This record gives sequence, structure tokens and C-alpha cells, in this order.
Amino acid sequence: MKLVVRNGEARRASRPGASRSSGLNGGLPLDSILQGDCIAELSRLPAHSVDLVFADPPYNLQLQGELKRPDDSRVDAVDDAWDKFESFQAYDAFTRAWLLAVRRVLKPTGTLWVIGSYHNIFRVGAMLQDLDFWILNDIVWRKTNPMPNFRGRRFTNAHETLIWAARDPGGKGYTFNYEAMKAANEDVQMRSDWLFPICSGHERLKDDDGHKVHPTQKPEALIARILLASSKPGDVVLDPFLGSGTTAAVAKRLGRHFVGIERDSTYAEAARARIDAVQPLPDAALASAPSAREAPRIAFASLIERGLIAPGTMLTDAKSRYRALVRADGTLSLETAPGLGTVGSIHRAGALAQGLDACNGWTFWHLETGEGLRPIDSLRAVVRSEMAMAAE
Amino acid sequence: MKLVVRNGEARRASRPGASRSSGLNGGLPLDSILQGDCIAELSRLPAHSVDLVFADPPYNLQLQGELKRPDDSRVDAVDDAWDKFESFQAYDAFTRAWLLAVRRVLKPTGTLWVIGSYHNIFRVGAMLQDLDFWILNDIVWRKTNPMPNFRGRRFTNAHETLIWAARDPGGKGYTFNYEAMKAANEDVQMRSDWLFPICSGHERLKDDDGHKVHPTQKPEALIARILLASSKPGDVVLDPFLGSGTTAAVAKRLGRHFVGIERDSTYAEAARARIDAVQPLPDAALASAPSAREAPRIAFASLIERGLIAPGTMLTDAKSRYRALVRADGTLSLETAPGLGTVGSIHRAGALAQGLDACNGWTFWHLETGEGLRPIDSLRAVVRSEMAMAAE
DNA sequence: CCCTATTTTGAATCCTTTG
DNA sequence: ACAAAGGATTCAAAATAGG
Repeated sequence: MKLVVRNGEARRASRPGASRSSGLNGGLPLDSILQGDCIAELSRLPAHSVDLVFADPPYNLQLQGELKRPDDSRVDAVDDAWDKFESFQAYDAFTRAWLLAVRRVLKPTGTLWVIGSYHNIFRVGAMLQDLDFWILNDIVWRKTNPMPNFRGRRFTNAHETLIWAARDPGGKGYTFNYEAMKAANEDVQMRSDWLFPICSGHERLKDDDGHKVHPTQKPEALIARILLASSKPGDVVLDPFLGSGTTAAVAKRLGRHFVGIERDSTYAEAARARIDAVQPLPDAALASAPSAREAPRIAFASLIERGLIAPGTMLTDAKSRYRALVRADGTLSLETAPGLGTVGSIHRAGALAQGLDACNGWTFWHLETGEGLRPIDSLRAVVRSEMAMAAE
Repeated sequence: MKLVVRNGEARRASRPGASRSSGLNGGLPLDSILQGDCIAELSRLPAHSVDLVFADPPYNLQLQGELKRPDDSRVDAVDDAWDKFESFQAYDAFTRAWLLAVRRVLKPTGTLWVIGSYHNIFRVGAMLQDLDFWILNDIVWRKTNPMPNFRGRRFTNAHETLIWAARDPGGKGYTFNYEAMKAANEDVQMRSDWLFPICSGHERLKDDDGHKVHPTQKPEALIARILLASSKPGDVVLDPFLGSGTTAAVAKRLGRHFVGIERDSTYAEAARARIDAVQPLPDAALASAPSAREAPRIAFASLIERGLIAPGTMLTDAKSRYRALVRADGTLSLETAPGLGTVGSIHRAGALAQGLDACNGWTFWHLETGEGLRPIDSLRAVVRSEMAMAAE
């Protein structure tokens, strides 16, 4: 029997536009929790319908009896039935099954995130590769406050590993919000090692007796970085092992749709209540950092058509080593190098001038103005802002 | 044909006592490089004779085409034949074969370290588990200066992964120098995430043309931490993929025996010359740190790891009344006071020397430089600024 | 010699759209 | 499908060059 727990808040919070509304979407039950076995539930969903999967599968911890702290108190370890497997073979078969099911529901441009520890992550990673997923990064979550090693027989296990993979070999077309990640990291590229505290305090779900609802609840900050890095507002995020609902709660807050699958009714119920209480961020707070890649393309010729630059104008590079003449059709003619191959696009001409294979002509070529040399890219910016004004 | 390259310096530097002398030891060719295929060479060695294996196998990078930097310069990729495999299956078969061969030569109490990237480490880790090795930790080497992601399509790949495993399930009896690691880490447990620069500068081996001898030479600081953490002086350290000889050079410096296996004659020859030039540290610099639970906080070891101060260096106070020897694990050994309790952190050693209860070792101990005595605190400032740069 | 500016380089699975 | 073209993209540290 399938129980679909719809989230009322998610519906109320939905914004206009088909891509942002909740509910059934081509057979995909948006913004809801499917209670049941993840492989069975995944197989009911339409193929190629999900943008991002985040999976926190059982770690298969294989703990050897109970662990005590130096003061003889007992460590509350993960000993739930769902984390037990008879053998590595059994764990591999389970991993293979859910990965294949995930693969089917993923869009061709979709990506998968999996988190694990050394107990299981090597098996998951190898299986991913065997199934022709394409690893994009492995990410290390460094914990600011890990559990110490009580016996003093190993290094403090202070991290967990995430794998980020595209659905298909050579994966192209996936979402990576490079500029946003860079901006969030002091304007240098975001690295593969992330630092976050473990989930505790108010964020940690507790039952009426004050016991933690789920033994391995992940911090929202970790999931938020994942969604902000590799999905867009309105995307569909699926979590096949929803647990306490962190993925869904963060997805809702960040204006992404979610589909959660959870077998355990206690977890599913706690997740539903948690998600209902989430207030989505306003659109303005979700606007992504401007991406040069996604900006509309402008043909150099259109600058001429708009009168921003006249045919016959001479362009130079920043150090005035090369010169090129602007022609009426939007091509450049190199002044210095005579003969064939001296005419071409701004990019081709820049490459030819320097003897390189490639060149971004927008930033290479400059125009003499009253205030000195300026890159022709500044003219492109003028066109883009004019287009933006006209569109409103 | 087997060529055994014996290292003369290693013989001359050897100390009295069977466990520290070089040469054939029950069939184990100590302190030498075996030139040949690692599986063939391993199978010739006596079983259960090695304490520690460090392995840096081919990563199977599977690079697609050439990559250029934004300035159009070409990235010098690892495209050597030894890194190419036909398929994951072929790589797995190779991995299985060398792991089994390593397993045979390891003592029952021996441990194995393997380093890799996401291209291969998941397969290595899964195979380790399949072969009944027992994973103790996975360790993340965070690079202070990784190569950036030039196309802005992924997170900067800023780390590599190491797996530390015992030979047998439930592994017992292995060496872990807990106290030394803790003392080297500001008196808190050493974590599973380590920060080191990549190998460059003077440490990087270059040929007569100034080209790097080996494309993937590892930093000595990384190997030193491994040997200091998980081996004892006099132990036998084996590297089945010796390459430029980092493992052997560090082992010799730290008073461990080494056995290196390398197929490529150019690499083997470069390694031999490198190892010959290594001066082993004096015994006094190697004795293990005392198990003092309440040792004072120090970060002194990081100066050693970063090469700002060499093990074996003599420190004095500002008026040159007391002297102490710097040891590889970051502790000091007082020269004047014989007997027990003369080894400890820089603070403890300073207090002991003066007969006081406490002492700030950073300002007490000085280093002779060309410009006179300088407090070691001036070196800490260097590390602090580096760490501040690397921290998030 | 020093100080500053520029160039080089490192285990990398590194693009997208149009025709 | 494939080929061609547009045009977007780098951080830390060491080595080298210039003043």
C-alpha cells in the first residue's frame, strides 16, 4: 500500500508558473513524502523527471559490540535494523538496485549526490562507476565537532565523504552554479573540502522524551550548499532515504521541489511535520549570482548595428601590441599580419594575432576612448542592459 | 632478471643491533630498491616480514583530451603508459593482485596505507574490504595549493584520499603512536583530515633539463606523518610503487628500514641517488614520546612538518644556559639533565630545564640563525599566517 | 645584493551552441 | 548525427626577470 503524505505548506507557498507549482507533475508527486521501500517507490515514478538526487543510504557500520567512553558511559551507536546487512555482497546488491532505480528517474542532465563513511562509500563509489555514472567530484565534509576516538587507537574520524556524479559518462549539461559558489567562498573557487558542524542544538529533531528522532540527521547547511551548488530554483530534488526530512526541508526553503521516500513511518511523520513548518525563502533571496555563461549572447555585429562602434574603427589589445580594423559585417581585419587568414571574428582575430588556438575577443580587443583603452566587453554590457530594460 | 640496488649510505648509517642493521634479513633485502614488477618482486620476499606498506598505485585517471588554462597554456597531464588501463575490470584485477601480494608479506600486526583520488580509491577500498583487510581510517590529504578547476565546471579537486588498513579483520596489535600524534596536534587528537602543500620547490626532483623526474611525487611531510603515526624505529617499511623514492627517503631519515619496488629504471635510479643523500636522524631525535596524558599544548610539530625547523636541531634559551634537541615527533630532549622525564613538549622541556612548574616554550627556546638567536615563536608566526590563508 | 613584477606550474576524468 | 565556432575560465607558490 502506498501512502502519499502531501505537504500543505508546500502547496500554499507555491508560486505562479507551472514549473513552481506543487502537486502531480506528469506523474511525479511533487512536494510529498512517499512512504515505502525506496526501490519500489522509485520504480513507480516517471523516468527522466528528476534534476537532483541526494542519497544518504545505510552505512553498513558493522560495529563490533558496544563502545564505551573513558568514563564508562555507553556511546549511542547506530544499531538499527536498517543498517544491518549480512555481507558486503548483500550490501552491494542493495546499492546496485537503488542506484539503477535512481538512474531511471534522473533526467539526462541530472546529477546524484551520495554521502557515506569509509564503511560503505568505497563500495558505493565503485558501484557508481560500474553502472556508468560519471563522477564529477568527491567532497569531504570536515566536521568541526566530530566524536572523538575514545580508545586512542585510531585517528579521530572527523569527516564523511560525498560523491557527486552525473547520470551519464562524460556527463555534460548538468547544473553547477560556479559563480555562486565562488562568491560564497571569498571570491575563490569552492574547493572539495567543506567545513560544517554536525547537526545538533535546535536543528536536531527530538521526540517528546527528548531522544533524537533519527540517529544520523544531517546538517541543513551541508544540504543547502549541495542544492545551491547543483540545482536551480524550481528543480525537482529527490531523496530516496529521506529519514528526518532534511533534504526536503532545505529544498522547500530554497524554492526547489522535493520528492522524499522513507520506509519508516516514525521518520516519515516527523519529516512531514518538520517540512510543514518550513517557510520558503522569497524569490529575491533565491536569485542566483549573475552567470556570464547564462547571459544572452550578443553578436559583435549588433554593436555596429546599434551605432556603438563604427566600421573603420581601429581596435587594439590592452598593451597596444596588435591592431585590427572593424569591418561593416562585424569581422576584424588584422593590420600587422598581411596575407590570408587575417580576417575573422573578434575571437578568431585575437587568436590569430597572438598565435594561440583560442581567445575571448570581448576581453582581448580594446577601443580608444577619451578615458583611455576600454575592452569592447563594456559595449556588450551596454547592449545587455538595454535588452534587460526593454524586456520589463 | 632482478636487479637489486643497494644503498651504500644506508649501510654506513646503520646502527648496532640486529633490528637496525641493513642487508639481507631472513631473505628480506633491507634498505634497497628492487627493480621489477611489484607483484613478481613481492612474491619473492618472505611472508610476514613487513611492518608497514605504503602504496601509491596508478590512479587510472582516464583523461579525455587536453586541457588548457585560461591563458591558453597546456596543462602537463599525467598521460604515462603506466597509468592506462583498458577497463575498470583490468584495473580491479591489477589491484587485487598487488593487494594479495602485499598481504602475504605483511606481518599479522602490519598495516597498509594506500593513496588515491576519486578515479581509483573507491575501487581500491572496495577490493581491500573484499580481501578481508580491515579499514582503520580513511584520511584526507587537503592540499594548500591544488591545481584550480580551469573551466569552472566543478569544485576545485583539492584533496586526495588515503586508506589505512590492518592486515586482518578486527585488526589488533598494530602500531599507532597516539600520544605522539596528539602532541603534534596542539594536544588534541589527530584528526582524519590533514593539511599539506603539494610537493614543489627544492623537494621536487628535477632532471638535468629541469623537468620533473616523476609526475606525481608526494610530499615528504605526508609520508613522515604516516611513518611517525603507524611505525616504530627499526620497522620495515615497504613501498611497491616506489617512484621517485619518497617513502624510502623518509623511512631512512626516520630510522626505519625500507624496501622499495620500482619497475622503471629511470625512477629507480633517481630514487637511489636521492636516498643515498639522506642523513638519518640521530636516535635521540627518534625515541617515542612519553605517554603523558596531560602534556601541555603545542603546535611545534607543524614547524617540522613544514620544514621550518629540522629534527636534530639544537635549541637554547636566550642566554644559552640550556640546550635541547628537536625530535621528529615535535618533542624536545634536554641535553643537560640525564635520566627520565627529560623529554617532552617545548613547554615541559623549558620548565624542566629551569626547575620551574611551567614555561612558555615558544618564547623560552631560541634557534641560532645567521642573525643571532631568535625565539621559535618567530617561526610560529609563519605557520599561523599560512594556516590563516588555508583556513575557511 | 634586494625588492618587485611577471611567468610558470601542479594526479584533471574541466563547454555549449549553432549549423 | 557530426563539425565548427563562440567565448568562458585559475589559485598558490616557486621560478624567473627586471630595476
